[in-house]
Amino acid sequence: MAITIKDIANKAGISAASVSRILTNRGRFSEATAQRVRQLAHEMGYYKNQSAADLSQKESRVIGVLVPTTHTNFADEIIKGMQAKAFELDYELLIAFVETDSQQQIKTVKSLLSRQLLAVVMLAIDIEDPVFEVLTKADVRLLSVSNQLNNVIPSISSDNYAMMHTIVDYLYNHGHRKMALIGASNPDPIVAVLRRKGFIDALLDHGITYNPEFIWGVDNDYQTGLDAIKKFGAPLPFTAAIGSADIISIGLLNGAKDAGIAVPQDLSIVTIDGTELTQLTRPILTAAQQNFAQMGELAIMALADHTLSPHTVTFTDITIKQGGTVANIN
Amino acid sequence: MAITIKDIANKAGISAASVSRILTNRGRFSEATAQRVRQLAHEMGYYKNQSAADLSQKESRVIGVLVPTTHTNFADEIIKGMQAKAFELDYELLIAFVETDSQQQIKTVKSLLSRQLLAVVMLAIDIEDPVFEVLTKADVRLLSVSNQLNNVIPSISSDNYAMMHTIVDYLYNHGHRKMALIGASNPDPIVAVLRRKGFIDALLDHGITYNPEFIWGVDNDYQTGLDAIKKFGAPLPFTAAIGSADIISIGLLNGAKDAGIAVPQDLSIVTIDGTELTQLTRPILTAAQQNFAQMGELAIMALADHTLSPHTVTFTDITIKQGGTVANIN
DNA sequence: TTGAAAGCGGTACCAA
DNA sequence: TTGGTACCGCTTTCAA
Repeated sequence: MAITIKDIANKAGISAASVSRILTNRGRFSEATAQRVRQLAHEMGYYKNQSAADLSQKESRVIGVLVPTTHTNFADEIIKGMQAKAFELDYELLIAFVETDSQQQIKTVKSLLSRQLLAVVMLAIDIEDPVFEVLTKADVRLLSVSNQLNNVIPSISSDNYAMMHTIVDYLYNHGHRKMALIGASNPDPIVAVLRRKGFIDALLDHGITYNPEFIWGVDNDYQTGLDAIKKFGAPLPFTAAIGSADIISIGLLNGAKDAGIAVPQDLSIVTIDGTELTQLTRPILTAAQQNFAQMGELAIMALADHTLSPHTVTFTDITIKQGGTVANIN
Repeated sequence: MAITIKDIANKAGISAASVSRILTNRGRFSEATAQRVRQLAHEMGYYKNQSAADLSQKESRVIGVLVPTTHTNFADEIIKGMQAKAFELDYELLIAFVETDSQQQIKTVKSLLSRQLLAVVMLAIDIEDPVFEVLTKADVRLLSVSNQLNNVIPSISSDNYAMMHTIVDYLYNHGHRKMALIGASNPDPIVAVLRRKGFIDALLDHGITYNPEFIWGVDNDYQTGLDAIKKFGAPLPFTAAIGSADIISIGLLNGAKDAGIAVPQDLSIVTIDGTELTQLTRPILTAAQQNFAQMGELAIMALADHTLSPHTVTFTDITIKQGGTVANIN
């Protein structure tokens, strides 16, 4: 049996209530006894039984985080941001990875919900995911990070629509007129919809009518990048491609290499995300870098503030981070 | 206030005890009432208060997992393995990321220890890490995964010593006589010690006296790989290099590319780990692939079995996964 | 098969 | 500043 507050109380010759007050730093007590109690707690190797504490308190300081295993890449960065702020503001993170297997997903989420949580932060969870329904039915505060959702759930993410303008402008200024968007053709996710719309509108702003064929690729993975090159073949019918995730862009890059297409001379690439992965390629990927750490920090702050309304949408910065995959073809 | 077992009991006109028995599937009850209760629980959106359950039970089914943020790469794969087995055997994982900042580390670990845990699984935590002391002092079962430790803590990992023989033999059979080991020079970690020793002994087995200069590089990161190439310069004094982690090997590969050294013609590379990262390079990295998923599964099984003695050391498979970074120079 | 009641370890209110 | 005490929600023993 582990050491309890009572054990300490006995040894110190005071009541459990006092020990509790001292160790939680709440209410009044004399510094003298406090010293003794803290010393004893340390000596006896006491660890608070958080379950008991949770049970007797109404407000929890635990924030659940749902991470799909398919997106662990940037999720890591968001989690780091959340960790830092959580540490600072004294919240605890309960991280749960969810697989694509929906049965397992639901079980995992249910066990999450069995803890009293302040809120659940969903990383890159979409309306179509089976867990989504479970979450909305349950009586928890929700927050979507990195993914804009409907206006029933507040979200923190990049402004995906505006981001596409930034990217298209950047490419346009480098002389590109024929551009492809790879990996955002999945019809459902709002993010994909926004990116497609942003892409099309941005092209129109420059008087370019978009070619529907150049919006291609459904899945958010490496293979999509490889396949895109295979599909269009050399010479490519466009001069620049926007990869909808770093891993897709790496696929594009390697696919181009395999097909003898030179990057950036024959193909310029801008990747969306800009995680550490982009540094590992040759050339280094030019990226529309999302500020994932900031998303994580804002998520914790928003939850701490209690100021989230269902339709709160918070946007974080995006910046073009120059690499070596965009050629100036003016 | 959330729905409790009592609410259900009231509505069903039975006692809380019965509801508990039914929902946990313990003890005896009639199938008829069980049906009603389950239905009611579902309708009312009931979620068990796990804190209360934990408090009243002695044995916990929660396994804490400590993941250093610096090693998230293969950690992901271990976690997936653990998740799968945990799901199967009905355990819950409580994942905590620990940063390099030791103050934060300790706080995180303490909050982990404040939950009643069945055990704590340490991924790639070393004896030198400040958390290690906290963990060993606390009254929890410990298990180290991916890292062999002393024989006070049981561990599940690859056989790092034998692995080096496999790699050296592989390179030897491809005609290599001058080999370097990059990124395993950190004096402390047992893994690094074993790899160095394995490397040296394996060379000796082939009658090769090792060159101390060729064991180089302390940190487990990308920069170490880049720096290694810079340090030795072109032409390299060895024909093959073993990268002590995928990210190091990618550094080697890119460093070589930057220096005009052709891989594998002028430099062969074998990487240790073989995570998904190895598939993203050109050429694809030849790897001594560790079976991380297996480590994760075994970890859960070992904890479930209760058969771990302090000096249990379990080894998982390693296999050479052929890529395109090793040339045959016979 | 079901119910009453004690208790898990803390917290917080109220009284001393 | 301290202590007594009634909970928090669930599990479990024992009795009905």
